Amino acid sequence: MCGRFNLRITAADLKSLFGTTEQGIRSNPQEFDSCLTRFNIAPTQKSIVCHLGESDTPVLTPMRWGLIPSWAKDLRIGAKMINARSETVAEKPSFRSAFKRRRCLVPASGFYEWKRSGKEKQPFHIHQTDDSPFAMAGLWELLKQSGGPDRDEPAEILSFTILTAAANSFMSPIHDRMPVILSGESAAVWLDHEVEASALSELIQPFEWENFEAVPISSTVNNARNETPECLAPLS
DNA sequence: CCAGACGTTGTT
DNA sequence: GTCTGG
DNA sequence: CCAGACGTTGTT
DNA sequence: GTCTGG
Repeated sequence: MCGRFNLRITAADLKSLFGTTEQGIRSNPQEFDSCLTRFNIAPTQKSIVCHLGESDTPVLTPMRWGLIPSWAKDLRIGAKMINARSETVAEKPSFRSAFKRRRCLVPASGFYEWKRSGKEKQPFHIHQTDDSPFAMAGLWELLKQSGGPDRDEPAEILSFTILTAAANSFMSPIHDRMPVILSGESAAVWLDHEVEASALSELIQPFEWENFEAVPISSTVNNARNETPECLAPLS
């Protein structure tokens, strides 16, 4: 599955990765920049996702990780919705409306998996050998809070989830499930809502993991603060 | 996903 | 909002 | 009918 | 052990 990930990228590289223009950034600059160098993104924290705007152009928006369905009365429901199974996402009440109309791509430089052997847990950092960013398939949702304007929380909350699939031969030594990672062509097809539920497995299949490596790391990375872990190369 | 709390009364 | 379990 | 869940992974 | 917060 995918319960933690990192993102290390410049604004310019992120925009070129998805073909986004300056007008396609839906965030104040301060919040946007704070999302660009994150070593350990945890559920309920914000990260940038790419989705289609009103004119079907790519847009980058920081959203909260853990999809909060539009009917939710409590933000905490999102903590259980950090992943969605690709096999069932079209039917599940919490995800199906987002599957129809609100797909997104979640940029990442790497993600973490914990291999269990009895009560031992060994964390791994999985990333491309050149450490370049990639995109995970996701869904997003808009929650309109119907309360008075008296809270700290904004009236509208955007959130997202990351799709998972059965592990392939690369991931199976570490974990039974893995995030759905899409290469350039498949990513565009996914973002454009051109994938039927029945064709989802075929979209996932072609992704090549030959450029990825799984690196065992020390457990110091297990905190959700944004401290630089020694397992990740510093930014150049 | 992991890390950290997990409780009450009453005081400042 | 919509489905499931009782 | 109402009340309560709405999710995933992995472990025994 | 289990729940909550991040």
